[in-house]
Amino acid sequence: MKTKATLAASRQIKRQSLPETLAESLRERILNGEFKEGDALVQDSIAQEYDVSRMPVREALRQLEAGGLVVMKVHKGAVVTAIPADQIEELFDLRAMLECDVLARAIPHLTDEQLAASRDILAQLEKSYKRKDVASWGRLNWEFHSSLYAASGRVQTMALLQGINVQTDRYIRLHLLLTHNLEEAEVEHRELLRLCVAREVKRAVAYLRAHIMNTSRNLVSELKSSRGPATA
Amino acid sequence: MKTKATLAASRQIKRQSLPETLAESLRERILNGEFKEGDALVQDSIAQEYDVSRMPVREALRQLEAGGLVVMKVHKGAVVTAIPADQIEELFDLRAMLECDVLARAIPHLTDEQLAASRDILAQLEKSYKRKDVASWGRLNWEFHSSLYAASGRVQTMALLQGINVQTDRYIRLHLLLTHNLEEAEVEHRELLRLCVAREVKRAVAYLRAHIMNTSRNLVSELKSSRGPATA
DNA sequence: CTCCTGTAGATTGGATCCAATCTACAATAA
DNA sequence: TTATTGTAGATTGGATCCAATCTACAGGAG
Repeated sequence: MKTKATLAASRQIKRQSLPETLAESLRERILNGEFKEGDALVQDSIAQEYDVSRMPVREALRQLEAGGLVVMKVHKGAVVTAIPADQIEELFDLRAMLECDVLARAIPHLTDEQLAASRDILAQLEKSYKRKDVASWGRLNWEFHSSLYAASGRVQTMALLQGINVQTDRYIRLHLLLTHNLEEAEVEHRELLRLCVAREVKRAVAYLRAHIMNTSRNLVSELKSSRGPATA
Repeated sequence: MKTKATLAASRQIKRQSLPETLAESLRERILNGEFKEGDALVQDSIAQEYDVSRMPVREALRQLEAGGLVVMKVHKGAVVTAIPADQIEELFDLRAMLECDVLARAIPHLTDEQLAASRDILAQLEKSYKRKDVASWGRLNWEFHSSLYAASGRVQTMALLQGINVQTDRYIRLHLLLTHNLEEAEVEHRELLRLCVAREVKRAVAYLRAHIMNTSRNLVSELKSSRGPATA
């Protein structure tokens, strides 16, 4: 070390606590559908599974609760939440509104490097399509979208969007394999990237809105039929 | 009991756990400015203050972290977050976008009873103005706004807005007493309610947007001068 | 037979205890 | 003098233990 003792960290490693790690893993399992709507998450079972005590599990569950994936009732424990179809539709409306806003702000600031990175992510995403790897699909899909928005510098909006995406992904994954909207989404992503590269703000935003609302329509109609026409 | 044993609860009492209660109290103390930006929230001190163990305190801190009021670093504890001025501005932009959306949806469904309730809340709000009761101001201000939006039935949007409002309230309270924008806000709230009663959707929405952006402008300019022109 | 009541097992909530880590300061060497 | 190193106190992270509450089922009264 040639510099002073109190120097800014030049390399930072991700040091996440046990609760965070657990929350991540549990979130993934909920998103994968391993834990279904209404399932009870028993603290002791989870603790034994991961070979930890119940304490970090409880904190992890609180984190999931904050993310809206579970609800905790006093002396009754945590259960996986179920979102009504109309609220899922609302979540997509929110995505449309917020994502269009950040995209419009981002495009003027997008660098060629960033666009190249987006292209890379899209390539990975298309690979995961073909492999029917739904798990990595969710992550890559958000990575692709967010890579286009990052240049907006709207950190608060991005934080909100990340939370919303977790919720929508949950339902997208469950029904993605059943439908054949994969190719559709693939085409739409490519066209969206093309419009961003061309810096066509208006068209890109309009296209993004159509893309999101399209996904919404497909999913919600699917949900409403599978859950039964009459609202439970 | 004339009905079956497994009957729907007709009266429900608020049964909140200790962590929730603690989180509520701590949140209020942060919003009041008792805990300032950068302050460390030491688990043991808080536990002793409330005469509980550190365990519920930790869960409460996790909840606050999820709400964005504190950040927890491994083995370093929780510190109150500081939001840069440009991100506060962004939060107001988000409020404008989302609140205008729900207001437009709500107005057609607003009942006379709901409007009467809004009027009551506004009366209380104006009282708290005159008493310089900044603490209850924050709560009542959100209650007034949300009372106008509730009829929209957009629960997800409302949840987001509640979280955003907590963040903005924090900074509004700190600088509200210093400025004389109180009368201004009072007039704006009355006019907003009047437009809702008249079911003037377009005008109400436009007025609301102006109201929010007005608050934003006042606050952000205030913040930027008090924090120093050069970004820290 | 039905409904109420009480009790046992399961599960969560909270407290206490120990280990790991951080921070600050003192001691030492260049 | 200055920078490094070592150590003590403080603080957080995690585990274990006990109390409070819930759930399910068995037993008894009507």
